[in-house]
Amino acid sequence: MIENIEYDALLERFKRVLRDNGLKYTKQREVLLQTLYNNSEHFTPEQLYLYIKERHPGLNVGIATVYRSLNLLEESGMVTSISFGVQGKKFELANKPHHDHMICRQCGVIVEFEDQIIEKRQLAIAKEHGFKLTGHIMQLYGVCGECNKQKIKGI
Amino acid sequence: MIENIEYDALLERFKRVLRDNGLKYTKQREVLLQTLYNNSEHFTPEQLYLYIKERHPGLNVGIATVYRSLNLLEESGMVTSISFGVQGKKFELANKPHHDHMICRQCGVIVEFEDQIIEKRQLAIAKEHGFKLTGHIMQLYGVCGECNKQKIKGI
DNA sequence: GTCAGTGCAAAAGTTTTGCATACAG
DNA sequence: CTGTATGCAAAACTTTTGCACTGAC
Repeated sequence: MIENIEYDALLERFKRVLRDNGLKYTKQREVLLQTLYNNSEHFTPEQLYLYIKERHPGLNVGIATVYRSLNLLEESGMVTSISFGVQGKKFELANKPHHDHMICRQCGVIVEFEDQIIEKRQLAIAKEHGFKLTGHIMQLYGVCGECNKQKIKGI
Repeated sequence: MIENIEYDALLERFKRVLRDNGLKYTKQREVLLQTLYNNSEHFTPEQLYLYIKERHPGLNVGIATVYRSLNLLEESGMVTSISFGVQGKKFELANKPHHDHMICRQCGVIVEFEDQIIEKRQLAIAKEHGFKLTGHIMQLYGVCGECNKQKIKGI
C-alpha cells in the first residue's frame, strides 16, 4: 500500500464523522470512500456498485449499502451529488480541490478546469446572501471544437 | 389575455423548433411552456403535472406527456434541468436571463443570482478550451442563514 | 387523410425499506 | 454483548413504453 497523506487525512475525517454520529466504520464504507478518492469520475450509485463489485471481489456489497452510504456521506457533507443532463444523479467527493466542469452537449466529453477569479466571486456572493458555502459545481455547457462541425437542429 | 411580447417571442421560437423538427404544436405543449414561463420556480415533472392539472382543469394531461415534452424541450435546448440534494431533477426555461443557483443543503431553498464577473470569465474560459458556450449552470451549495442554526454534525 | 401526440395502464428502471444475520465497538 | 450495518428481496417511487384513439397539419 502506497503511503498517501492526503488520503489518510480524508480517512481520518471520515472516521471522525462516523464516530461523532455514533456510526460504525465498515469495510464497505471505506471501499466506497476509497473508490471516490481514487477516481476523478463522477459515479452514479449503480456505477459505483458495479465498480466496487468488480475491483473488490472478496467484499460482498449490495446496492442498498451503496445507496445508504452515499446518502450518509452526502448528509454529512463529505460527498456531493450533481446531475449532468439526462443521465441520473452522480456523486463525487466534496472536498476535492475546487474544480469545475465544461461539458460538450454533443459528445459528452467533460473538461475539468479551475479559475481563481470565479472561486473568489462565489465566496463573496454566498456571503452576500447569508450562505455558508460548503461546495459548488459549475457546469459550462457547450459544443467542443470537435463537435462544432456537426451541429443538429436546436433552438 | 394580457399582451406579452417576450412570451410571444418565446412561443414563436417554440413553434419554429417544433416545425423544424416535424413536430406538432399542441395545447399540452403550450401550457407546459407557459407554465415554465410564468413561474420562476424549478419544477419536477411531477410538480409540473399536478400544477397543470390544477390550473387547467379542462385540459386533459397525462404525466407521460409531461415527461415526453420535457425531454423534447430539453433536447432542443429550450429547457434545462438541474438536480440538487435529495429531491429529483428539476426543470426550468433555458433562455431566462443568465442566472445561477445557490442551494441550501438542508432545506433545499434556491436563491437565484447573477454575476457579471463570473459570466465574463466563463466565456473566456470556454474560448480557451475551444468550446462554443451554449449555456451553463452554476450551483453553489451551502447552508442558508436559517438552517445554519440547526446544523447537524457534519465534517 | 396521414401521421405525430395523447392518455392510460403496463413495464422498466431507480431508490428505499423490512428483516434476519453479521460484525464493529 | 449491544446495537448498527449488511445483503437480500420486496416495496415504493420515478420514468418510459405500447397501444388504440385523437387531433394538428
